[in-house]
Amino acid sequence: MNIQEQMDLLSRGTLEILPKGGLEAKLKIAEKEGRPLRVKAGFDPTAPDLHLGHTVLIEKLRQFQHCGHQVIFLIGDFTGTIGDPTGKNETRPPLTHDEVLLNAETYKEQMFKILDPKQTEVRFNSEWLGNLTAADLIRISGKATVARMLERDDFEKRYKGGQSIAIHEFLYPLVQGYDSVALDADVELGGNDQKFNLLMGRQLQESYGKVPQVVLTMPLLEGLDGVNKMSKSLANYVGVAESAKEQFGKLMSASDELMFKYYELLTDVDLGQVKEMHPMEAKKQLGVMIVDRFHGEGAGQVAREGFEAQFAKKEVPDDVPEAVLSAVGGSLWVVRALTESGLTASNGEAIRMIKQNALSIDGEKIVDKDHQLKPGGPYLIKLGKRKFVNLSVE
RNA sequence: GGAGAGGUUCCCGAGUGGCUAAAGGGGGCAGACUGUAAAUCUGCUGGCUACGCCUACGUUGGUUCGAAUCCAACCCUCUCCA
Repeated sequence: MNIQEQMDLLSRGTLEILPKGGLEAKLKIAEKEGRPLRVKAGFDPTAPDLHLGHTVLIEKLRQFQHCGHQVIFLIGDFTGTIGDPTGKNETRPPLTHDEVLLNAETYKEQMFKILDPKQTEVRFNSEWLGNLTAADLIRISGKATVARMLERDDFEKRYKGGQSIAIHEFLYPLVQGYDSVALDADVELGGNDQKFNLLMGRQLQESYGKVPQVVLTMPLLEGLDGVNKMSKSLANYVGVAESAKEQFGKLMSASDELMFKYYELLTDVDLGQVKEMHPMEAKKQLGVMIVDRFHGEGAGQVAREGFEAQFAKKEVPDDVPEAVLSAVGGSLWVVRALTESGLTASNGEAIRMIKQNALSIDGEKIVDKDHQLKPGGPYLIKLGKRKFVNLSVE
């Protein structure tokens, strides 16, 4: 791939490339020296599962690999046990090293669904950070100044507002930046919230007599609500480890606007082409691509057909769970049946659902909350659009 | 160490003695509509085979016929000063 083609692909969806023109210069050097660029991205293994938000960076790494470059997947096992407090209202509880390593294992497994192992170097930053002495740390601290730290937006606001800044908040960008020194990174990728730390990497490399890395920031992926960034605690995420059916369904619930952002940040499909398509079709294709990525070629098409059958044609899915319940005094109250089969959380909720016209049994709407089921079946119970159970009554 | 503010149902947030299972918003769910599990509109949103009973307003006690609302102690959170 020539340099212009690489630039087109690599700058897709990026928020900033610093310094301007830096990436192009790096690509030229790599070509001249006949070596791949060393592209680093760090991940804090603070949660056990990756979601699509994390894969924005991984997708970008894949694009670098596609251009023939070397990717360094850096696992922040050392920094993860401290917990980056910056910019957070609440201090994250620090994890133990074992927890971090366990999370790191699942990260590796999940990210290799996207990245090519041959062009990937997996590293842990405890490798070098864990061996630093107090003297080493103080020496590193000497490379940065308080004034420089206070340039960071968040620090400046808090400092002027008379709010507290813990000392180790200053150290965090330093040790993270030191990773780039240790790894000889040419390029570092990160979310927009990491910009300060990434730039600190440049500064440290320079003061260690190395060529500073180019910094490339990506926007934070919005969650399915289209408002907040994707995160597990906001329940607006699509998990990498989720089932094909769930992933497809969740993606289908995204608004059209959000779909374009997902296309931009998660795929390399030409955006002009996406806009030509019918939005529904475009969204389905996106779903197929994402599901294929995590569940293997073909899984996306299966998920798509399942979705179309269930919601467009209103057919019954083929994986309806079975349940067997006992009749009480010769029959079974529907309300009880719904609750005991797990479709509703309480009898009260079941009654509400029935009043709202949400229940059908064997295709017939049931509006009577006192409806009784006779022993036999199996009855096909459908509650709302997506809850099904095949119920037999003994 | 000192001075204030506050802890309400999934979340935010009203309520300052009975009319309060607790306004309003968000979220969630359902129905209609739709290319859609988008948008929009409407409704529902503690438990119990229930026109009644039970559990809920940081914790534990107290005042009262009656408390989320008043009193006491305790726990926790936040802000300001040092």
